[in-house]
Amino acid sequence: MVHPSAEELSLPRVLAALADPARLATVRTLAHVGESACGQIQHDAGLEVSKSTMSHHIRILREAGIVHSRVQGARRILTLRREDLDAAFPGLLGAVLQEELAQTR
Amino acid sequence: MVHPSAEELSLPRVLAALADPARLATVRTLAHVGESACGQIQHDAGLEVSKSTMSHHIRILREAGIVHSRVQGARRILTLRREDLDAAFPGLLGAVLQEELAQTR
DNA sequence: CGAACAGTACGATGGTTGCCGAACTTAACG
DNA sequence: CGTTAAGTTCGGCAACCATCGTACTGTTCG
Repeated sequence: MVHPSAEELSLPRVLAALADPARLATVRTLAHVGESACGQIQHDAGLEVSKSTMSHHIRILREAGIVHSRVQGARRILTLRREDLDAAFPGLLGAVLQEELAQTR
Repeated sequence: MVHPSAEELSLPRVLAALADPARLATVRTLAHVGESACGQIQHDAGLEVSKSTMSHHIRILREAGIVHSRVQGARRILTLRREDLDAAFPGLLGAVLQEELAQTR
């Protein structure tokens, strides 16, 4: 399970990961609920995609360093890597999460 | 020449436009020099791509609403749409520009 | 006018990405 | 132990994208 270290975070990569509506919704949901399993997030975010597609998106988020995944029983619990992101790119996460009203299209 | 209005700005689209290293470098350079023509920016940013590729990147930035382009003689003068971006996604531009030291890879 | 310059538009190409279903793994449950 | 549940991995497919060269439009300058 690949997790880039805090120093390895790349801005283009993070931006690319956040640029997909499904992944953006995932990150926003995660920011709300704190931490949660993949399937739960998919449900909470209202994402209508297949399991494999969801898994793919999670992988992109994880490999960009946006999300941390730990195994708990049969589930993968996801958490937002707030500290690492804020340290590397101050204000970025806040800017992306902040606006609940803005266009997501 | 397509320029989305301030209300039409889409976060995923803006993020996708900024997610490319060449375009990120373009935006950063533009933020420094204030306003400038395409070729000059390409030179200042140290981008080694063809004219057509540069033109393509500019188009992506323009159609995402990040950059404004006006004709002045034979040149297209580019400017950052700071106000519009700050209004739509407060803090985003600052977060992306702020860190001069961070990884761009 | 003609040459050089600044960009755009077009078409091609190779690489990437989003999506899915099917097969697999590991864990929980009866 | 068999079944269901939660995810991952893989192969494939269609769409998109970064890149380029060439051809084109409009501008400046000699």
